[in-house]
Amino acid sequence: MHATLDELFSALSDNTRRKILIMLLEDDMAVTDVADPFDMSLPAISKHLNILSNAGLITQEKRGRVNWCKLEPDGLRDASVWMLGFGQFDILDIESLEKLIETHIDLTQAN
Amino acid sequence: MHATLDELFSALSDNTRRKILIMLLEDDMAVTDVADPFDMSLPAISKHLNILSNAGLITQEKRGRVNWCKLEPDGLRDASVWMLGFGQFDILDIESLEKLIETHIDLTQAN
DNA sequence: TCCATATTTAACCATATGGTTAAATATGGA
DNA sequence: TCCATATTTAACCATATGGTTAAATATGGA
Repeated sequence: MHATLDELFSALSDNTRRKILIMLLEDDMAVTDVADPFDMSLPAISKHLNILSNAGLITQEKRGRVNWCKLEPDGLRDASVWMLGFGQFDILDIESLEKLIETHIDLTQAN
Repeated sequence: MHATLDELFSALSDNTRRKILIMLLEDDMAVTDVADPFDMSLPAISKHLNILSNAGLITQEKRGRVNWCKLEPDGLRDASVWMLGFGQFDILDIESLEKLIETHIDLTQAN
């Protein structure tokens, strides 16, 4: 099941959650350790982690008592793709994008 | 004054607002025309436009009775930079580009 | 001047969000 | 077995969000 763009952007719209994602960029972490730097209760962090999970931005794996949180960088992809439509690419120029893809395919198949 | 990442991602987390941004990709529009395709009251749209303005994603210019809404593609930059800061995706990644094109085609044919 | 048009403001409402504390649950280890 | 540790669940609360309708405001044009 795919997270919606609503869930994705909404998950990213909170600074605590963005900080958690950045922390997880370093390494997988236990819930308690994720909570440590924040001036906030454990249940609050637990809720944030749930929101990040539902958005597909992290996964959680319970080993023993510990629930390990792991970043899912691919979870950002849909949001990123949506945004790139407005930004650095000239999205209205589909032809050149297709050319770009063809070029890329040529290059990857050349190896 | 710079919009916060909270404001930015929050503004993007609503489908109505994302649709409005896509509409404005085509051309500047009056508030009434922005509201037209939506099954929603004018004041509701007016609020959405305010949120987009505060997030720096659009600007509004009043000429006569008409308030013209204009896309500010640069408003997305900070959010885009934050996401790319994760450095986890390859911009030239084929899948992303293909999705980008599909998304664009879907969006332009949606109306 | 006076009406129509374009838009915002005000007041309201239901639900969502982000936090709290207390209690429950499950596992680890002496 | 029994306590400590890790985490979630439950109940609650204040504020934010996204919508509504009615009224206000401002401009355009006959």
